[in-house]
Amino acid sequence: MTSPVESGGLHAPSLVQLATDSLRKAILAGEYAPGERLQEERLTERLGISRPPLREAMRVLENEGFIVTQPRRGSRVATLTAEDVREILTLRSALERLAFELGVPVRDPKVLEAPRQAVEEMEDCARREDRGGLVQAGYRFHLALVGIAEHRRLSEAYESIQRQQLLCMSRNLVVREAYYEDLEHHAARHRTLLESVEAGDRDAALAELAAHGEQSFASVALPPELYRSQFGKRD
Amino acid sequence: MTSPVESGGLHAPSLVQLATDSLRKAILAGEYAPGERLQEERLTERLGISRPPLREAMRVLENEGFIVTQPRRGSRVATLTAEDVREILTLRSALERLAFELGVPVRDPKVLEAPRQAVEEMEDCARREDRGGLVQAGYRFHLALVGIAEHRRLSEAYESIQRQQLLCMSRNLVVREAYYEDLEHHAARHRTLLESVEAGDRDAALAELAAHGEQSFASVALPPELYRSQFGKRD
DNA sequence: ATGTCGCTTATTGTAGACAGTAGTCGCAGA
DNA sequence: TCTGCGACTACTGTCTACAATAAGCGACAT
Repeated sequence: MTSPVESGGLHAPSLVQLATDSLRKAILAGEYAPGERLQEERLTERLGISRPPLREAMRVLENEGFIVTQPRRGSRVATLTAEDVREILTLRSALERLAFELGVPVRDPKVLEAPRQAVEEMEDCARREDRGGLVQAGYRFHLALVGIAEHRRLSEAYESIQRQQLLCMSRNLVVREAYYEDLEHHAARHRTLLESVEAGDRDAALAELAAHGEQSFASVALPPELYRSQFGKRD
Repeated sequence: MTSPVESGGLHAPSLVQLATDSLRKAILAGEYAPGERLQEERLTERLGISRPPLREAMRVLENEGFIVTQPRRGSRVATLTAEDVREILTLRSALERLAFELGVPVRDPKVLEAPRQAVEEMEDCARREDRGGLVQAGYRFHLALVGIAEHRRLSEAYESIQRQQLLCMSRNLVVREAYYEDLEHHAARHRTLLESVEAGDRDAALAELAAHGEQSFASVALPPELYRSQFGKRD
């Protein structure tokens, strides 16, 4: 997701960076259950580092919403309620809309290269029925699409919320399957969205985006009872 | 800004929390110049703590955008370019709009108590010509207004970007003066905005908000040359 | 039998010290 | 005089160790 080399410079990644990425990946992979206690000592053993860099990494993940910390009572993997899911989806959608309002029509055609490449990857993955790759490419596509606004803070906020959406999806098998029932169609919708943006038609792009959102996670995951059973309540 | 007691529980604040607040306050107060190097050793002496909690605090401030860190080359106070200011203002405005779209008309009247109280404080401060208090109250008012959406992630994102706007303002004397040329009028505009929200008229509130923004920081700080001279370029 | 007090243990919060790297200054050679 | 190399300095990155607090458990008193 985040490149190992942060923004240009070429440096050996610090243990904090490595620990952050590793932990985030593990949580997204479901290796730690929601609400599970994250004890520093255990994690240092697992990662082979000492506590200070681990603690800094956990601070970062706390800011990103992956873990919650109570002073002197340790940290736990974030537990997502239905309410949290609603928050994530609405905020993500709003940030995407803002990106279009600011960035469409595009001034500098260069910014279109990234989403173009990503959508081609998506189509590749769809043909090969590579579901995992499609998720990755889709992630990059949306991030690149927001990038056309050339708005660093917006992109960062978007990436943060998008990661949290991955967390939702990783915990919701029903949605994960339904979301990708037709891989080709899925990729095609993204292609259409990109074409609207390329055409510089903001309204069309926004409409496409709205339809896009409707068909995706938000509407598939309808029944509230299901949410509660899958995500549980916050302690 | 942030209450010393984090969200309900009553615990002695950790040194990390104290250091974070203290450093943020110092940066906002202009005690550290933009681009100034923040050396860990010096800061530990000043704050009377050791490096681990300080480093965790700096991680937090880095996430919040107050400082930038280059690996093995230390941290510096964030330098804001005109582009940064544009980002902050557009994002802040968009988040406020989203809050209204989600939260107006209000479902639970209780959420109106906080903005009501804040606007009264503003009017108090305006009458007493307490400019500092007015800034504080205005900060709380807008935060409380976003709070009506009852959307935790939105509120957090908003507070973060609002803090950064404070950083802009603290570095721009011209704007700071112009912004508050007529204290009473300033408070009155906020009262009007609140009334639109209370009436449950989303469109009116959004329109009011747009006008509100127009008259504030964004439009006052017009000349781009001035920005550059005041904020400098990013290194 | 139940509630409370105190101890024990595990875990977090903090401190201080060590290691490694980047920047800087000086010197030598061309 | 200028350029390149090398040592020095100062800082960040990391580790180990200590202190303090909270939860768990048992014993005692009521």
